[in-house]
Amino acid sequence: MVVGRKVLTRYEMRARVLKALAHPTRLLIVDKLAQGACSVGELAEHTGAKFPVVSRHLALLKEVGIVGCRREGMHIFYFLKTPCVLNFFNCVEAVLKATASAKR
Amino acid sequence: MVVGRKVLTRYEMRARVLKALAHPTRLLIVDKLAQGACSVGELAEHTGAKFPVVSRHLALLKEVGIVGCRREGMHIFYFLKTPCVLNFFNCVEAVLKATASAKR
DNA sequence: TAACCTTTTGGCTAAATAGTCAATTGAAGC
DNA sequence: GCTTCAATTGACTATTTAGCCAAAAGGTTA
Repeated sequence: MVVGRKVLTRYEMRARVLKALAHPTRLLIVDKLAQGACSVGELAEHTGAKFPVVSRHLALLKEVGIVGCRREGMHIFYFLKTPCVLNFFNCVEAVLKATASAKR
Repeated sequence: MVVGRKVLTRYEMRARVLKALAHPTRLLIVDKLAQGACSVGELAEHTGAKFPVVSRHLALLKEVGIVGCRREGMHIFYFLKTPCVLNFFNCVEAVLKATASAKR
């Protein structure tokens, strides 16, 4: 994988995918898309974020391959390309639970 | 969950866990710990990163509950507390594969 | 307690991320 | 060809993250 001029190692590539998910708004977007494709406007409304912000988040998610998009009439619909990312949440919740109990 | 003075939403908490994983060196550390507990020194050698850097990465992973540690003699051994994070990689690889083929 | 070894922390600089508004692009429909 | 509406991009500022070295801390062992 090449980003800019840099050749990325396997671990750098994996980190990039995880980093794309590691933002509350982007997680909210992914959760929403799990229920079906949405336009940028719908996502902006659902997340409460501004239009350009959502657009940038989507560009990032698309860049790493988590979402895809297609135009339909006046809107561009984004959709989840790799729904397996939804499986992460079970484990993330397990981590959070472990943290909550075992904090010192 | 409280960080600093801020109360975090569920999505912010999840993002924090994912962000803790979203770094090549930390992924390498997690992979290594999957094979058994290690001291900071061992991890520094294995990753090629400097001591203080590894120490900070470990502090971060510990903070969110992904790893734990115990002292044994002169060394402090870190271990994976929630091995389910290893399951992420299958999906991450799937995302990368999808990206590689479907790039435009 | 003193010397020693491993690990963490302080204090800094550089780089990456996130958000803002304004301006631009691009397809749709008149 | 214009106008319009949805979406993206530019240019900027503020915040966060990452790494570095030196210094300190926390335990061990003599």
